[in-house]
Amino acid sequence: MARISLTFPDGNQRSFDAGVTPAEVAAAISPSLAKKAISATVNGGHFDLQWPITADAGIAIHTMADEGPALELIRHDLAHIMARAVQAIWPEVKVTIGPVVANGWYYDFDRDAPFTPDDLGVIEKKMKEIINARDPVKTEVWDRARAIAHYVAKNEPFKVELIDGIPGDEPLRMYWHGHWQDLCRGPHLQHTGQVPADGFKLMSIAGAYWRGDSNNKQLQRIYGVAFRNRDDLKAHLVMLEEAAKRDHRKLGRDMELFHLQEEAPGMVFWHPNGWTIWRTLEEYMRRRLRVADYREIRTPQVVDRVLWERSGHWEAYRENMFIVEVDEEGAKEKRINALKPMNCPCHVQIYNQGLKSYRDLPLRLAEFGSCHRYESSGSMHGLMRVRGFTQDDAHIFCTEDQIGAECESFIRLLSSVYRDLGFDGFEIKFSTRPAVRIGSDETWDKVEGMLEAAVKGAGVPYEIDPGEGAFYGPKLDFRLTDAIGRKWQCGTFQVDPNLPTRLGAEYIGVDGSKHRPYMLHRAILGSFERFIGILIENYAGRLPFWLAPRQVVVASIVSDADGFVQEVVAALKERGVRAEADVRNEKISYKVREHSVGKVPVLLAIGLQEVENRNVSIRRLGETQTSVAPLAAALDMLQAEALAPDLALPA
RNA sequence: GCCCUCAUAGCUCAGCUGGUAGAGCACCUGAUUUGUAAUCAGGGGGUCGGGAGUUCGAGUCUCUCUGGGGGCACCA
Repeated sequence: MARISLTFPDGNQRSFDAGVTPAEVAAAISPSLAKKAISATVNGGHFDLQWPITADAGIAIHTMADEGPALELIRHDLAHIMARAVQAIWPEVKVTIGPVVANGWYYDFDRDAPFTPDDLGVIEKKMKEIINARDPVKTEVWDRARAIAHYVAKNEPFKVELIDGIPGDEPLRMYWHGHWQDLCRGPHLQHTGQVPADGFKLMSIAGAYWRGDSNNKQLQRIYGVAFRNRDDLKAHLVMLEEAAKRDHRKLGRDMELFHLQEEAPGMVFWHPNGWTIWRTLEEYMRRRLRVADYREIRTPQVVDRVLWERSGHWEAYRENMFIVEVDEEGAKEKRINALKPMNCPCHVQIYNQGLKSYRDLPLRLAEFGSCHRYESSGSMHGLMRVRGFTQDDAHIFCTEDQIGAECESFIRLLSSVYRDLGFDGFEIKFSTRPAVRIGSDETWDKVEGMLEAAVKGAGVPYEIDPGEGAFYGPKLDFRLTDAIGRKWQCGTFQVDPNLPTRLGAEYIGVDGSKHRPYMLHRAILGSFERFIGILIENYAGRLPFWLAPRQVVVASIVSDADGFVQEVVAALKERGVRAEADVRNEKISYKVREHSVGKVPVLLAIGLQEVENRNVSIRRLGETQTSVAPLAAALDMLQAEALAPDLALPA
């Protein structure tokens, strides 16, 4: 097959098979530019080329931005360079795969002895040698037999397995970095010297299962980050430090919000400040739900296994349940109960009390439901993943015809709540039918269609997550991002025709006969624990006034002002503002510092001037300027600010 | 659950190759009455996450348990 050579903006030349497509060329330049480049080609201008390219014309490619080798290429080459370095140091190590990820790359190795943190420095040093050698990168296309024979001879079983998984008609590319080679789809840079030797850093070692399956062997993964130069790398490391400062686990301690301890792993001890945030959030949610025609209920924590057997949890979810054994008087055997891991079966019990009519639907039952799940020890993470948590749960019992409207109004409610809580951006995943599922394809078609129409109707962007739906129905997941970019599912909306059947929910239809209702599982915050964790990080602890656990500190400057301080505090409390006095014998600068660290949004300083004029000096968190206002005006202002967004008067 | 890693006063951390613990902040007491991010002085506080072992002797080495952190798997 004819080969053509293209010259890229950074001076690199790369050869392609004749007939190369714009997408392939764009991808070789930079995946991040690829989309722009492709559309630019369609729209004309940026690619001054005729497609498809069929002859080697020594063509120069121009992109919209000439920014040197793309980061994706740098990172990908670093993955190869690292693997080469590792095998140079420890020839017995077996290689597997090493993809580019956010900010860098990783590579999974198989080696009996564990890598140690000290090894990272050794590997880095070797990598720099390889980079400085400016070894050429070359590509070859091999046939399968040769590739397999090669890897069998080199005793690289993982590579053989990879080749077995590649469709027979796909060309197998081998990339050479100097004398070291790796099976790879490419593309790559021209020589190792194009990688900035001071722009990368190996970050950590982790265990990772081969092909992401915990039944497979666990490999050792080394993560690295890479940027174009040392400054960019440094900026990234500084960013990580800054992110660590807003970690909810650190702020939770600094702000005295909560703590966790050994005797109750995954269960939160909420302190007065943290519990104030919780109650404020709960009261807000309760008002929002009431307006949206939900009816609040409360169901038991400890429920007999019989119900869990009926619901299917005993069979499918038992590993994650806390079991409670009780010695009942006179009973021969212990009675087995479980702490509820979910609220749904209990909600159906309330629905089932009394005969329901189609006129009762949709029936929306809401509970701030405390749940316990025995999460695996390695998965717990501060407030984000715990074993005891409270969901803002609700189940909507409705007819098939009502699903679409319920979904649409739910998304509207959720968007509005998130906006009130400071999240303009969130991610929606629309999870469609999984391979293993129940229900007919016709039903799935119908329900998926309704969900998608509802998302579209709400005018919010979403992505499709094919095959990730629950076995009983499609779902929408609403995700928010924490301080260091990890995404956490908060809201959810799931369509479930299954549980009503198992637990015998029904209603009398217009036709006078019994019908099965649909059950919609939905949550907005997801859990109070996780959502508060995300709130703390999103605001870096500087919560909006209405949510701040400590809203106002009134601080005396001299002890002769103490009386007026107490008067101001009392007046604020009377107006529903969370206020406290600080009349300690300390300098005002000391108090300012301490309450700034404690993230108190408003500090009122009272000295002799304020006492005399009956006004207050106002300092807001994060500002160095102070302003002076008459007491009455300040009280009005703070009272108005203390109102939750749903209660605030229009400006 | 798995891999790596960590565990010293309330917090942040020091403690070299083993010889029975230190600092800053916080806390308490006293002085200071101070104008917007840390006033000064004094004092109390830990047996080094739990258990076992090696050793004349362990915070310091080994094993084990528990918990945390970074990942992987899991998140119905």
